[in-house]
Amino acid sequence: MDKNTEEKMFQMHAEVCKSMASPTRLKVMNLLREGEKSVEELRERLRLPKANLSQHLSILRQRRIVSTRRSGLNIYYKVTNPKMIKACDILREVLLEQLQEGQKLVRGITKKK
Amino acid sequence: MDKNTEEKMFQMHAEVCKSMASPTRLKVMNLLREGEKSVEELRERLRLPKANLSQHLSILRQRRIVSTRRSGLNIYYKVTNPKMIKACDILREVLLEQLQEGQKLVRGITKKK
DNA sequence: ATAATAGTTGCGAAACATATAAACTATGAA
DNA sequence: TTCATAGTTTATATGTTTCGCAACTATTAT
Repeated sequence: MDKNTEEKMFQMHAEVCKSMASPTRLKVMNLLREGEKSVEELRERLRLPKANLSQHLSILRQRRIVSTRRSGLNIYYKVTNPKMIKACDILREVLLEQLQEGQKLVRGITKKK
Repeated sequence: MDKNTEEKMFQMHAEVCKSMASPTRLKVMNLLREGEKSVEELRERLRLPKANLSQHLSILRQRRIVSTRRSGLNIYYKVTNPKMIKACDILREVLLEQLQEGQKLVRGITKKK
């Protein structure tokens, strides 16, 4: 891979990370893991103003993290590439380990009392 | 996992993504993939002002994405958990696929001329 | 103690992201 | 055509991130 493409990859990678750098957008992706959902369904589950949700969805769309399909009045969203979910899962594993490390520390301290 | 922990996980996850949402920080992680490196080594490779590099490193440290060890004058950085690298690799795979899709489209168009 | 090297931290300005509200578009039904 | 529903877009106020610069700390050598 040439140096220019490398540079572009780092930029794109950062953009993707930016798109996932919001609890709301991660929740959206987590809901879409079960399968495609309309904006209305997402709005009900997340209890967000639809304008705000729409903006978050727009950010995910821009990076092709999600894709859409219209059917009548509804627009259905799905995760474009299941590998995205896989990447999220790995990060969550790391975070769980960290949380458990934290718990261990807490237990260690309380035992000492 | 209880609802409160779930919520915290999404927040932590978003924070981690935020920490990786910068080409510079991704380049740092990519260099550390080869093994631990001093700030000076990173500065040479990335050609950044050291204050700025230090700020980026501080962000990666805060989320425990990297950890440090001092030896004399130097502070050596490494990726804390190799799973972080794995997660990056998966995202890069997705991006490469997307780039190749793009190439295909370009080839399709040029052929038509 | 002083100086040199390696890193970090605090500050301010510019660029960027976010939520809210209001206006807009697209589809389908009466 | 008019209305209702589903969704997007735009404008704006507020908060965050980023960078460069200067000041600071930590370690080692003289």
